[in-house]
Amino acid sequence: MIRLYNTLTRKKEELVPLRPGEIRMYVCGVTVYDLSHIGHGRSALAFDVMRRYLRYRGYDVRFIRNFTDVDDKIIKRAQEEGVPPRELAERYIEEYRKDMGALGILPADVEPKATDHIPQMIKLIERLVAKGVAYPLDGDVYFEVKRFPRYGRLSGKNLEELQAGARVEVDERKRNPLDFALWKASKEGEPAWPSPWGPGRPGWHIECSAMSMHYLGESFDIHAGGEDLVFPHHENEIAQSEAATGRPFVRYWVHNGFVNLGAEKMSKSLGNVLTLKELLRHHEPEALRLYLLGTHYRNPLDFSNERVAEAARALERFRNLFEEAERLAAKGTPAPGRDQGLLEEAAEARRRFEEVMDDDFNTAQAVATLFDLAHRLQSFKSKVTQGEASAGAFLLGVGELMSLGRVLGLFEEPSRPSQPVDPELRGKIEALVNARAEARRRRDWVGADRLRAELVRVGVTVEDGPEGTTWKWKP
RNA sequence: GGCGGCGUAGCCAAGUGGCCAAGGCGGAGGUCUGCAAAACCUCUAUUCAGCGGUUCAAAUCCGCUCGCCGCCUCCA
Repeated sequence: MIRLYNTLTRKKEELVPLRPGEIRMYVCGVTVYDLSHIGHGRSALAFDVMRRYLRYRGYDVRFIRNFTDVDDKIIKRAQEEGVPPRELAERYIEEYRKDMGALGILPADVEPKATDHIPQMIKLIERLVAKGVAYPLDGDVYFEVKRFPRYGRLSGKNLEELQAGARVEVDERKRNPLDFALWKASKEGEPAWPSPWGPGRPGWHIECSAMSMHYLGESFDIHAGGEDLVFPHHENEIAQSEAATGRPFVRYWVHNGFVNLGAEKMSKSLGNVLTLKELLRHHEPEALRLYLLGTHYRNPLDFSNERVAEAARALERFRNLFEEAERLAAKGTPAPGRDQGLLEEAAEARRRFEEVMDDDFNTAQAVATLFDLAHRLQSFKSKVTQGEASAGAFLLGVGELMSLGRVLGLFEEPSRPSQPVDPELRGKIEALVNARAEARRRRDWVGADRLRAELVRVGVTVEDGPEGTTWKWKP
């Protein structure tokens, strides 16, 4: 049984899909007017892991993540750069896909763009106007929040409170300051689509309602996004969707916590953004992923380069283990033999992993089970080296560890993805390593150390193990 | 002003009524090794911001105090 925290009820609930065995999930993607930052990465990762886990648990998951490719900021940025908005949006969609791909985030089943779904949006707005819950006004169309009694339920607010605290500049034409735009009349030079209310473009909120319902139906299971979207975005989505269909829109609303920088929210308006591109220049993607998974998705995360570097060191422990396994496997795969309870412990690790992931996707604890198992395997490996335990069992155990890690999208890169080495350099390094091995055979420790020092100068660490000498780039 | 969240070891971070308070990084000692690296073993919070209360039992529930943050406005 999987439990997940539902923002709507403010508690963990058992996940009961609308159709048995099937999960339909929609994630609010990004507005593509700039490069993605670590906050986008965290959000995308959180839901990528949920999706992977649900699939692992046997659900047939239909996963949609949209792009908002028409909006005020895109238009503004495009004007500044003197390019068509569409071109700007396309550029950042490409960048988004590259960055998220680098982080190991899988593409969604469908990645719809708002501009490809204008007819669906217009149709939805028409339904709302026909029902009398939305009203046209000078080429705009607004949703009248008063007509939706449950307005405010998701964010735990009521209309009076919202009005009292409203910092929106009051548009006198609107019936209520909180009424929000479903359709905006276009100004000269802005992207525009024909509509019953004149040329214009969709409001932000209607996009997600129209696209999610188009691909997932009028009621679906999970709708996800950053916690800043709870109000007003998701609140408005519920209002407009349920007002139009008369049916419950979404069963489970899930929201990820923010990435802060030095205890301050990171946002474009504050100008303190850390782009994924920049981060990936300094950190291995997998280390970044492990770092992010170390904090539960709903908690705030104060980003720190030092902590990512720590995660990279922790990752080394897994990689060392996988290398040992590779070396052993290269010698052939022996029968499991005496496993001294190792395989039962691996099975126990899997049970524990599932238990904590079932509980609102607790990746922090899931990662801990991975470390526990890795530790146990290292310990077992020592016995294998001493001939006291079976190499076959060890390899099976390592396989289990890798398989669990992959549920989180870890361990998918080849172990130790060092920079591509130019063959000439590789030849030189190997010559030095061999010369040193030769010196060691002669017990010429001075010569061996001199060669080691030389290798260290070019950034190579040499390791003498029971199965011979290996080298790697110094981390 | 309204709503909500957080405060756990040197650092990061799980845990939300009852096994000795996960795990990572760092640190200390030891084993192995010509040296080194990796790995292994042991240790590293009698205590969970503070103070009261409820309970047989609380980091976990309630109240107050202090500190920090988010949302209420475009925002993952």
